[in-house]
Order: sequence, then C-alpha cells, then structure tokens
Amino acid sequence: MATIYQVSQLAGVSLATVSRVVNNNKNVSEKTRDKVKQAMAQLDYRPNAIAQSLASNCSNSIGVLVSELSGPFFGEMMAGIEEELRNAGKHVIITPGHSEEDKEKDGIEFLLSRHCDALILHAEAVNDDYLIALSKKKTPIILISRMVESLSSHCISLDNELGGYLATQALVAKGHVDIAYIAGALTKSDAKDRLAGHKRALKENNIAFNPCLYFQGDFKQTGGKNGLKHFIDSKQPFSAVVCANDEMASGAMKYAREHGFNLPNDLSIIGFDNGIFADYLFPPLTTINNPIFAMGQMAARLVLKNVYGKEKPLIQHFFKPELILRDSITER
Amino acid sequence: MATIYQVSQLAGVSLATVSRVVNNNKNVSEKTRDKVKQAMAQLDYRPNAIAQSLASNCSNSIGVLVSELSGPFFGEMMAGIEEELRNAGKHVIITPGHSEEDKEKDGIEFLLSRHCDALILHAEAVNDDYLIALSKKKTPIILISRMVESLSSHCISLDNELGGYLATQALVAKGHVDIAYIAGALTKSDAKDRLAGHKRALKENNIAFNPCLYFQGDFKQTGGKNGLKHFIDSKQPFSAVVCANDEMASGAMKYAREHGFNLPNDLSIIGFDNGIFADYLFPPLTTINNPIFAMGQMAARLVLKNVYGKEKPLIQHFFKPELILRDSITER
DNA sequence: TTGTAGGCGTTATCAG
DNA sequence: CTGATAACGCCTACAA
Repeated sequence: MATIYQVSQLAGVSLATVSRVVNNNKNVSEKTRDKVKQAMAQLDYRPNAIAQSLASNCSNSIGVLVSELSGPFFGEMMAGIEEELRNAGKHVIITPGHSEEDKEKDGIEFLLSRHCDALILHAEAVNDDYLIALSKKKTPIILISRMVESLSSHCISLDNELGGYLATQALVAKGHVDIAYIAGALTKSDAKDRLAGHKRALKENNIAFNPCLYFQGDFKQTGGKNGLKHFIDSKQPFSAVVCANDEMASGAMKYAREHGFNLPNDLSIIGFDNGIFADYLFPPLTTINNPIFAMGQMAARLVLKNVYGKEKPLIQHFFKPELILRDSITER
Repeated sequence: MATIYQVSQLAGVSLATVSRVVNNNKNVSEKTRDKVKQAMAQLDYRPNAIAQSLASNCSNSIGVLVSELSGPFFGEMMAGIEEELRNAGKHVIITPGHSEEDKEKDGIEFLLSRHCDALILHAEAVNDDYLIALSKKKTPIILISRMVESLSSHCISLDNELGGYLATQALVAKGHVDIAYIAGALTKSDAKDRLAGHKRALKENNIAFNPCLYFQGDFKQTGGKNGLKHFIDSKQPFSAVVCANDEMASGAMKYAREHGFNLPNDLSIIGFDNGIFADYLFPPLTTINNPIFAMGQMAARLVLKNVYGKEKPLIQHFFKPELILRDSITER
C-alpha cells in the first residue's frame, strides 16, 4: 500500500502538500494539485484511515448500539443510520446489547474503546442515570427511541403514548369494549408508554381497565402466544387484543387460529411498528407506524451536525406514530 | 483520556513495560505487573485502539458486506458474525451493497480504506473475476453464501441446488405435477442453483419443465405477487408453487388469497430460507432451512483462524439445507 | 502557495 | 525482566 510519503516523492512535492490535496485544502495551485492527483492515481494511493484518525483525533466512526442485529425493527434503524452516515464518509460500528444491562454496558465500553466520534444508542436496559453520566464524558451520545428529560436535545423519540392510544382508539371506534392488552417488558420505556396510551384511550371512553385482560409479554412472538393463552384460560370475554408490537401480534394470531378463532371476525388484533412483514400476515395486520428508518436517519443527521459541524437544517426530535388500517380488525 | 505514558509515569516504569502488561506479555514480574495494573485502574486507562492499530498494523476490525442491513436474512447473518468476532475482541464494520455491482464495489473500497484485517462478503452483483482479483490483494476475504471454485477454501456456502431439489421433491411427494416456480434474479448464483435443483427434481420424476410455469422474481414480496399473477394470467393449470425464498412466498400467499384461493387446499406454496416469520404466516410456511446464522459464525471462525491464528478446529465450508415441513403444502 | 518538523498513542526491536 | 528509541502514516501549526 502506497503511503503519502511515496506520493510526495513521485509528485516531487512535500508531505504537507499531498495532505492538502487529500483534504481538499484550497491553498494548492492547480498545477501542483494535478501533479499530486496523478501521482496518487499512479500509485493507487488511498489514505490510511487509521493514521488519519490518530493524527486528527477523529476516527470518522460512529458507534451504534442496538438490541439485536436481527429482526425487522433494528434492520430498518441501522439502514437509516448507515445510509446517512455513509454518504458523509463516516462508518458505523454496530454492536448488540440484547436488552440486558450488562451487555449494553459492555457494548458501550467496547464502542468507547474504539474511539468512536459519537454514539447512537438504542439502550433499553441501562437506567437514566447511567446515560446521564455517560453523556458527561467526552464522546457525544444520541439516544434513539428513548426519552430522558435532561438529555432531551440528544434524544430522537417516538410518541409511544400516542401510538398506544391510537391503537386502542381504533378498536373502540369499531365498537370493541372488551379489549385485551399484551405489553412488552415494562422495563422498557416504549412498553410503558404504549400501555399508558392504551389506558388513556380506555379512560376517555369510560371503559374500565380490566387486569385480567392484561398480560406482560416480551416483544417476541412467544409473548403474543402466551398472552392470548392467558386470556383464553382466564375465561374473560374479549373481542379484541392490542399487542405492543407486530411480532407479538403475529404470535397471537397464530395461537388464536390454532385454537379455533376465525380471524378477524372472532377476534380483532392490532400491532405496533408496521414492520415489513405486517402486510403479509393473514389477515393483513392493522398496526401503528413506527418511522424507525427516518428516526435512524435523523439520529445520524444530529451526529453530523453536532459532531462534524455539517449543516443539517431539519432536525426533528419527536416523531408521531400513525394508524395503518388493514384487515386484522373489524366491527364488533 | 489517560495515555500509556501517564500510566508509566504513575507506575514508575517505562512505556514498554506498560505495553507488555496491556498485551499480557509473560516477561513481566508479578510485582511490576501489579504496580502497573493499579496505575491503570487509578487512571481509568484504556488503550487507544486506533494507536494500537497503527503501530501493530492490525486494526482488529473485520469488514462485512451484506446486501441489505434490513430483512430477516442478513440480520441473522450479521448476528452470527458479530457474536463470534466480538467474543474475540474484534469488531465489525458493516456496509450494504444493495445487490448492485457499483455499490458492492464501493462498499468493498470503503472497507478496504478502513484497513480491515479481513473482509467477509455476501457479494451478489460483482462477478467472479473481480473477487478473484480482490483475493490476490493483501486483505484476506471470505465469501459467504457464494461459491467460486478457485476460491473454495475462502467460501462458506450452502448447497442451494439440493435445497431447490428438496423443495420440489416435497411437492412431488404430495402428488403435485403442475408445479410453478418463482425464481430470484438469476444474476445471483443462489437463485440459479435453486432453480437447477428444481429442474433436477422435475426430471427425476419425469415431469417436463413448463416455461409457462416459470417466473423470475426478485427475492422480495412483490416478486411473489407478480409471479403468481403471471401464472394465473397464463391460464395454465398449477396446483403448487415453489418460491426461491420466503419473502416471495409470503407475497404469493397474499396475492393468492386476495384472488380467491383457499390456502393451502387450492394451492400449495413452499418457500426457502426459513426466516423467523415463516412459521407465523398463514398457513405456516413449509420451507427449506438456510442455516445462515451458523454460516455467519463459521465465516467469522475462518477469519479468526486464518487471520488471527486462533485455533478453530471445526471449520465447515459446506452446509446442507433441510426441508421444514409445515402446513402450506398439502396433498394434491 | 509550499515545506519543515513535531506529535498523535502504541508496538516492537534492541540493548542492557 | 526492563528501558530506550525508532517506527506506524498522517495532520497541522509555523516558517519560508
């Protein structure tokens, strides 16, 4: 691999001059610039990003913590982040936290040791205090899909409460009253907020919250299955169930069908996130749109603006969810 | 951030000694080691990975090229790679190639400029010659889910031909004769091989390949939809369709149902990959298992062994697909 | 506009 | 077992 030194030799200029043309510095005459460019081409020179990082104290890398590398949700998020950052010549280092406190902390340590210029975190298990302490360190952080009041300018978040509200409201609008709810792990703020929205919708419609029609799942398909089983076993009547995400909804659908429910007539089911596969379930799943790709992009833009000083005029911190009406819910 | 120099000062030893304890070099007395460790702890010292990389000419990073960051397939693959590498203290830089030649090349250039120690590539659009040329450069490469004969020791691949065969064979076993096929883009070897397996199964069962019952899709849901539409429009009788992946199968299912088919009785559908959601479709999708997580792990192990000299005894280059029988196919 | 020289935080090669 | 000291490849004042 050619080094900047060899290029300077071939072009008959100094290291500094080569460095200048590499970095598009204005103060180089056309002539020298051409000479240097030619030498670079001839040697197939490419700057060593590592040496650049060390010298400039800027690694051009952004650490990203997600819960899982797999799954419809984080894929979209990573895609949004990567696209935006890559266009700016930055790269991402992605690491999973598996929604466990220790692993999330490990992951963050790991990213920090890599000297990332900034961190974009989808942290679910660590507490606010940890994040607040972290934000005081040198490496800037952005929180995605999480709201910490004192860090609000570093947060990109979705109005989950509203989403939960919209979901339940959609069911009420169809005449449902006995509405079951399968939550995600309440250690996660998303899960808590969506549940709060559900409760608000019930309240506004003078429907009492029935603890027997509540189940705490895990945001995975089995959570939906277990939840539905729980409701059926409890013998409480219910005509609809709202699931705190699409994956649980798909699990609930499967279990319902296996137990003789004719969907959607016997049971209305609504999800949350509008994952790529939601439209391909049967019946096509009514759900709440979670603009996670856009949120990822926005987190990346925030980094570009705050850390690299790039002009990014339109920074949006809060996103609103929307109802996506399909066939999985029906009139009661 | 504390540097190695400050640690050496505090511990009253030289830089070299600190470096030794950082790298677990044997030649340090217990006493000095303790002194140094204490100093490190006191200063909350963490080695600067970038400086280490520059000095050691080893970035401890592995570049990974995938087609898409999102989607059920690549998520699993990345998870397998990351898990294995992370346990070894390495990190991955992931970049998408979007199945386009230019973008794949860009992505590879990008990873190369980052001075990755090795590349794990799921390259679909670049041709064999490009890869062969690439493999002659300094950075070692591993090809995942792709077979290039002259690079076979660098390949981790699935027997796609066998997979295609198994799929069609499963349908034949149920008495189907008029079997339609929706392929992926034939520029991708996976797609070609699966199709070849399909044809072999037909041949072995003395069923003629009917071009009217063949459609080239795109590995996405719309491909399945378009394929099914094509078959229906062509007025050819068919009782089953094999799709070259699960996403197309889900698209085909949706379209079929929207056009009056009662699944699976009116039409048997089989997929490929056994993605996480396959079991949650309706009817649960019969498919061919693609052990992509394990293949990702294996690619990572190969890197660990070849590049970092870690002992990894069990290297498996070829994986066999298996039939996963569920409810989406039925007796004719 | 161009060149010189010091430094970024480590590793690695020698001596001792 | 320990300590100097020269790389690693590039950036960036500062000079010219």
